[in-house]
Amino acid sequence: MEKWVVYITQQTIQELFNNYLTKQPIFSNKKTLTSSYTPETVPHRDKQINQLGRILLPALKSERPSNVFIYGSTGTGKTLTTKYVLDELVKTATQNNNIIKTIYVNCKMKKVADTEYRFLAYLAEKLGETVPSTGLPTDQVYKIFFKSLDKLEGVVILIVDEIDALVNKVGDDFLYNLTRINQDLANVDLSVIGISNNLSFTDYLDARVKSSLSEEELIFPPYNAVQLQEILQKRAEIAFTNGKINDGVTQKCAALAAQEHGDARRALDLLRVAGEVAEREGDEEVSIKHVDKAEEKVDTDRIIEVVKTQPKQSKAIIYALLTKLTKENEKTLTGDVFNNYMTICKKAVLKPLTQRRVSDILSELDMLGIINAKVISNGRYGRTREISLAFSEDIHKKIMDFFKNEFYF
DNA sequence: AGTCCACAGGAAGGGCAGGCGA
DNA sequence: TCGCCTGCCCTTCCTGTGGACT
Repeated sequence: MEKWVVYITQQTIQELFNNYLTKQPIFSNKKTLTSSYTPETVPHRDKQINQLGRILLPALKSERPSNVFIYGSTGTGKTLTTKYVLDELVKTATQNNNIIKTIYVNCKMKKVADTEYRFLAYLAEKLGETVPSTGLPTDQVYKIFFKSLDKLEGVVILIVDEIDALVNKVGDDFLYNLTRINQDLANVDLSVIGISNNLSFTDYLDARVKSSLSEEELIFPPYNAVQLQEILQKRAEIAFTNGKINDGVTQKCAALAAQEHGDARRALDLLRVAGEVAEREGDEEVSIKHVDKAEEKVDTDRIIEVVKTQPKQSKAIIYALLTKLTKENEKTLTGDVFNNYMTICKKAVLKPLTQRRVSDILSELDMLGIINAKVISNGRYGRTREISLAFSEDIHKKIMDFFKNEFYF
């Protein structure tokens, strides 16, 4: 970052821009390092591709395939594999004049699956209907979805990604309806593929839902460091200009990601950001030192982005936490945070929330990975949450700088 | 063994905004 | 316009609880 400033002062901005344009770029195709990119092959997932393909075979004869449930931690290729298999399936079907339609829903996306209403509305919209964001009775939205679904022909495969997020929010009733919908459909066969990061997710499901949803189950194990390295190597060959990436860079990214449950997405992020860091610092090639910086930057950016996008009240609570906790391993309790928050509200002329609500917001911040909160009992001195910050002093300082403009008093 | 603290967290519902059909 | 329905954010009221203290 500092080097960047020096760079500008040493040459004119014109020179900088021209330099950037004339220099051989580090990236030749950066898109291939983002999670939205679908590669032509999915390495190290042959077994799963095969299994899923076999399960979905009946669709090619216009018969309903079994519902499938797919488990695996983040970045184990669940979504990628599913999309890949379905793409191929649809291709084959089209060649043989069969109709297979797929609908993909990611429940982690905001405004898609906060409620059953939203979820159904999103599905209906995917089928070309327009549904208002609020206002209709839920069963009417269900009817709209049902009708537009039944207008189709052949097999429809619905992929519900991060299904655990949706069920946690709205319960499993809708899944029951969804898996039973076939009884009423005249023209279409619907089958559901549920994808979850949470391995013990089905334990919480109603037995009826569980049996109908997981007619078939697939498990995606994490990638090991060697597999990750191969994946990165292949992508790096397309993403970077020849010779612009030093030996050991992909290995280092793979090793770092393998430490965190073999997350390929993280490995790709690290590699991409390492390239960006090298580019920004004006270096010719990506080296291991850039990976180290990338690792720091990926974490920092994520936390700061989350903090910035919080509503005012949550920001005030985070501010209360930051003024209470300045060092990495310091701890505080819900009551102390609340008192501090009340003081801040007074100074900032903000209507304070109740302790109950603050308690909920603290849980949300815990889920977002901004804080670590653990319920502890201090015996006679009550039961409470012990809260510590989930980031370094460096990030603490950056967030405080940001808050200077937010809470000026 | 019983008490008691400081909350956690469930349940119910209020109030608002957005939207529908009659 | 009105009655009704939704989501969302919040409050109020409440019960539950682990373990130090008596």
